[in-house]
Amino acid sequence: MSDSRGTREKILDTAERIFAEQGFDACSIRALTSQAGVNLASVHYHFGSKEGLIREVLERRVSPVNEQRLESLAELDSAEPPPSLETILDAIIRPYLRLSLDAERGQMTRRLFDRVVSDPGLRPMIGEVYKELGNRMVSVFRRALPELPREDLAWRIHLALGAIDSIGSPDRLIRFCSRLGWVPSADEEDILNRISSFVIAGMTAPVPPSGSPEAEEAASP
Amino acid sequence: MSDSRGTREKILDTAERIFAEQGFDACSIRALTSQAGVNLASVHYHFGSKEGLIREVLERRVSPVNEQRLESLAELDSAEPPPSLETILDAIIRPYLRLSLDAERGQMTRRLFDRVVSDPGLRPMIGEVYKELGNRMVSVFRRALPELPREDLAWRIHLALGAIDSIGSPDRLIRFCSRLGWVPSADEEDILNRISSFVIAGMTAPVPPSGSPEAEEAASP
DNA sequence: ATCTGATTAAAACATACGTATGATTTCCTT
DNA sequence: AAGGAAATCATACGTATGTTTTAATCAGAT
Repeated sequence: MSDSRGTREKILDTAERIFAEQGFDACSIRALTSQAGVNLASVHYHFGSKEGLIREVLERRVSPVNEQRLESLAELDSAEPPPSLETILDAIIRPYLRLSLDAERGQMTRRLFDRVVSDPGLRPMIGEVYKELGNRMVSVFRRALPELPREDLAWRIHLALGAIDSIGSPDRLIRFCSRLGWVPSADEEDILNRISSFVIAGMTAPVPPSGSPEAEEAASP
Repeated sequence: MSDSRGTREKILDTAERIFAEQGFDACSIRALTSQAGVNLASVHYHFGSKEGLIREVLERRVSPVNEQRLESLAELDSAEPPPSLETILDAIIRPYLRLSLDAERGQMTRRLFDRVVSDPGLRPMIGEVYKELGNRMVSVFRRALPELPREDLAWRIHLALGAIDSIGSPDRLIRFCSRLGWVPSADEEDILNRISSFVIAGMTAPVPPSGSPEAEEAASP
């Protein structure tokens, strides 16, 4: 082979960049191969199809984060005594945050995550990992918050993940900071502390006195 | 005119549905006009281009929500004494939540919002409103949390909006609930209370004792 | 009834895309 | 050094897309 490994990785790197910048659809194989300096047909040769390429790009960056989360949470789930919220949130937040802060690929990886969760055609591709991850989260958080009613638990995990996903939109944070004449710190521990303390406060908030405790049972939205 | 108003609105309604279901790119003008029962060329006649159509679809559903938020926040910003966090969050959450709970168009409108914030090519299209909205939020929250350091304020608004955006992913909530043998309520006040109490707790959490209060000042991420 | 401007209809255009093919080169094994 | 597999290349194919054009149709004012 002349440069097989090189070509393959040139394609993956370039695809990752353009995918993150412009989305999967907007990136044509022609533009991709042109920018990567490889032949048009090599995508087909190495990945079978454009979807195959997308799959591998995601596999390379997105999957490891969730697998790392999964591994840590599995450990915590069988730890005795039950771990603290802080420990659990660390396991969830840190892998993504670390990747996100990587100077080289941080921004594009974040956008890649964004696209994965927002592209409806891609959901089934990663659904398996997220399903397992969701089960584990419920189990771990339930042990950490045993006295929280189940519906509140589900809601608060949901809201916590929403806040955590904010890592993926640093532009918004930067805008808020700049309005206040500030520039956000990029220190991993600092960011993790800020997110963690916000989420812990939210998850441990007193259960609001719902008007009629169990009276209403409406249909799902 | 034979049915001008009818054709225009048939296009808008059908486009909105397919856009929300499959995304802007995946919806071809041919599929759209075919399903709407109108002629292929009418999209160009009424909207000039596909992008013009997208613009109007968004204008019709997304803009009103943010304009309503903007209006309420402007009032609250000049209210004396400064309004409570609960009042502010109500102004931000309720317009979106109400639209989201609409039985007819809730789901598709949520997905439409999702797409707007995640599609990089669409950001400039709505940037103006979001910029104004951001300014107003900072101003209002600052009056409600006068003792919170500015960088913490920015972070917490950021995290609060992340949690609030969870409204847009009810599938995730439903999955968490079903794992716990529950079905989420769809009562507007109930949902608003849950989100609001989570966010209020997060925003009013004690400021974490940052290791070295002002020592580090890293670059932006 | 007729003219006029606005709308709809049908067809064609130009282009960009993902994919496939067959020849050619490169590299490793023998 | 030669043979053969692996990789790269230039090119073509078929299709789907957004857009444009030209003609037909309609409603209401004159």
